[in-house]
Amino acid sequence: MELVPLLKNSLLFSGLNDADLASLAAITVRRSFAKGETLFSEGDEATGFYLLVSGHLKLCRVSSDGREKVLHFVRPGETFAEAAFFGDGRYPAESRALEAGEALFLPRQGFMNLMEKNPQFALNLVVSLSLSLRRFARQIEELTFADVASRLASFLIKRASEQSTSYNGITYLELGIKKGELAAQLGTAGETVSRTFRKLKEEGIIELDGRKVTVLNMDRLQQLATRQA
Amino acid sequence: MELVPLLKNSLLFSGLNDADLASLAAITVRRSFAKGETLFSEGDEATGFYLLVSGHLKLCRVSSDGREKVLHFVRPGETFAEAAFFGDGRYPAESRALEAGEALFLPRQGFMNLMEKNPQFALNLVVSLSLSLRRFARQIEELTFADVASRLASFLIKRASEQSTSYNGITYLELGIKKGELAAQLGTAGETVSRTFRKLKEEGIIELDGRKVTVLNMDRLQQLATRQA
DNA sequence: CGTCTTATTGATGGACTTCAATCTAGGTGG
DNA sequence: CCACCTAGATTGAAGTCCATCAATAAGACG
Repeated sequence: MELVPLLKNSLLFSGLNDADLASLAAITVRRSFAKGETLFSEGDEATGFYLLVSGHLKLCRVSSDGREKVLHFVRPGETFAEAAFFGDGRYPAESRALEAGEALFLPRQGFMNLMEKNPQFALNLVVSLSLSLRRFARQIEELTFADVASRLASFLIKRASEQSTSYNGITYLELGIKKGELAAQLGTAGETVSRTFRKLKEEGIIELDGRKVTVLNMDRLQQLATRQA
Repeated sequence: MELVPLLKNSLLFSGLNDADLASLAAITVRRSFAKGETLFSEGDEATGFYLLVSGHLKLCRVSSDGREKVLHFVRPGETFAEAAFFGDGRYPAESRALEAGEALFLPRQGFMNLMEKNPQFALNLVVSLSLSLRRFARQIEELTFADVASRLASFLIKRASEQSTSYNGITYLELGIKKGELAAQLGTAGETVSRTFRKLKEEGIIELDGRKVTVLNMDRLQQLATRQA
């Protein structure tokens, strides 16, 4: 597949004309990866950032005893590690593949040159960084104030807003990730996620079958999500 | 005082020549504030960002029942709320003054114009956003993995690296904020901070007198900070 | 010197982690 | 086709950390 249409998929490169996209394509390096592969680790020297074309990735911080907190799941069309090479030149998190796929690598120096020539590149990057910052601020708030039930409810609602089908006020959605990964994103243990799901079932708010979730009472789920422990 | 030298204080505007600074000064609005004043609240429409000249501010998220988590303390020379007006146009946190002072307001539209004309503005902003992102990633990690003792130790070490005097391996530092504010930054309750300080005293790691801290055993403090509960 | 805010301390309960055992589902090879 | 294997998920029991409530103590300040 041609590069330019792939680049267009990203929010980060919207609003660019064909000439800009061509100069972007000129510095782009394609990189495919296998399931389970680590693209980069926390602390690695950051020589550029990425745009995910296909597959599924997570960005996470890993504690010294091996537990991990997922900062963000990356889906095709999203850029990631944009923050990386402007601070101290090291990646602040680890990137690991949940499903095999392909990413486009945008080298630091080349992209810097583009930004100097065309402010639109920099403006888009600023927008993208702002969005990440907002997401992180929200995560910090949730970790500080909200209990696991509330965070799980928030997750389900977000997931429903991304992809779900509704019928008669009942919403069907897929988790899209293993429950262990979900736990790592919520900042808790897998066991706790199990127990919390069970509580939601017992209260008649959801049904659960594997990774398939049926939301029976969206109102109460919303209440849970906003109620701050 | 003249505007231009004030602007120069900020990392964000380093590397700008006099002409750039002049055009920046042209769009800058001065705003002074009293102790306890709220410059903006979470969700307010964001029409620009700020550079703190004097005084002391905190940026925080407030839960529905009034508890707050301090995301960051802002000191003179720092910019804040840069993330604000590039996302959905709302401030993602609340800004409240701990000490009276003055800030420079950089309006959105004016700054956008500058960025379009001169990429250096945008590049600096990208760097600044990246640093915030890195800080947030670290906070998320700490909230997820580290207990209060570890987070407090990290805080003391950071504080020591900013401002302290050392003699014979013993380090003297000032908290610089009330313990209640410290608790809000660590994401815990004031009572827990008290108890954790006491534990550190009982173990002979620190001495405490009001806001003055004496670190007797920096090694063990480091261990506490890195050990991920 | 009283008043108001901030800090400390004790007691209690709840939420979550951890360890360990069991259960389930999906994939593989005999 | 089915038994087996393994990774993931669930459940139970025990213990830890922390929040909360309530009461006291200590500073700050007019």
